[in-house]
Amino acid sequence: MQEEELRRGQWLEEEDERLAMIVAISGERRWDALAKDSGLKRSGKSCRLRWLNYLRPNLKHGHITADEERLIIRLQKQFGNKWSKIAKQLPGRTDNEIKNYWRSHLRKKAPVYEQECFEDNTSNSEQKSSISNRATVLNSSNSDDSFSEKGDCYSADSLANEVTLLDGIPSWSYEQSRMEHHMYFCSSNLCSCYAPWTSEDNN
DNA sequence: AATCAGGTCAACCGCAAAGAA
DNA sequence: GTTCTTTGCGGTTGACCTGAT
Repeated sequence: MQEEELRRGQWLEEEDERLAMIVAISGERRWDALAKDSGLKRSGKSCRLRWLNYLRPNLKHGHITADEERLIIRLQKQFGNKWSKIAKQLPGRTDNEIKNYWRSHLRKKAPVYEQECFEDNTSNSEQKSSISNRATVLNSSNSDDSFSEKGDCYSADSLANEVTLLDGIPSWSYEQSRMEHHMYFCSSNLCSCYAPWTSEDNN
């Protein structure tokens, strides 16, 4: 049988529509067969990628929030370049998107943040113990247990690191509704505020 | 206005693992 | 147990965009 020339490069709108339709009918499997059946001059692999990274329902596109950013940094530190694993913790985001975001935004930022963290840690051990307490609360309040492996409680170090990382993210919104500016940890040029500690947190 | 450099992101490639025959 | 096919993953590429000169 004559090998048909496969299209490459950017997808056209009508190709997207056709692919979405055929996936709705056939389901997300047998991509080679699906690609042939669809009449698209695309490889199964290409169809699969397009579907997973762009057409799949409930995908978020663009603007990665500060919440997501800090989660990516933390998970990358925890798992390394296991993008699919990291992506599972960020609903609506694809491994490809996270990988790209890491390479273009965070890879450069992370060492700077870590350095700041190191400097901050060495001068703020009291804050660290307070953060350690908070780490436990953050973990227990996270209803999605896929978020952390069993028994994964963030160390004071990693949490202190995390808080410091956030200092570099102006639009940080993590639990913003619950947070207030905390005077104890706000210095003139490097604000390290996080949620004020309350008796409620200890329950 | 032209061009160059650096950044971004969608798509491709190659490999390995998983599953089917 | 072996071979073939399919799927999933991470790294890389290349087109496009934007800002600086």
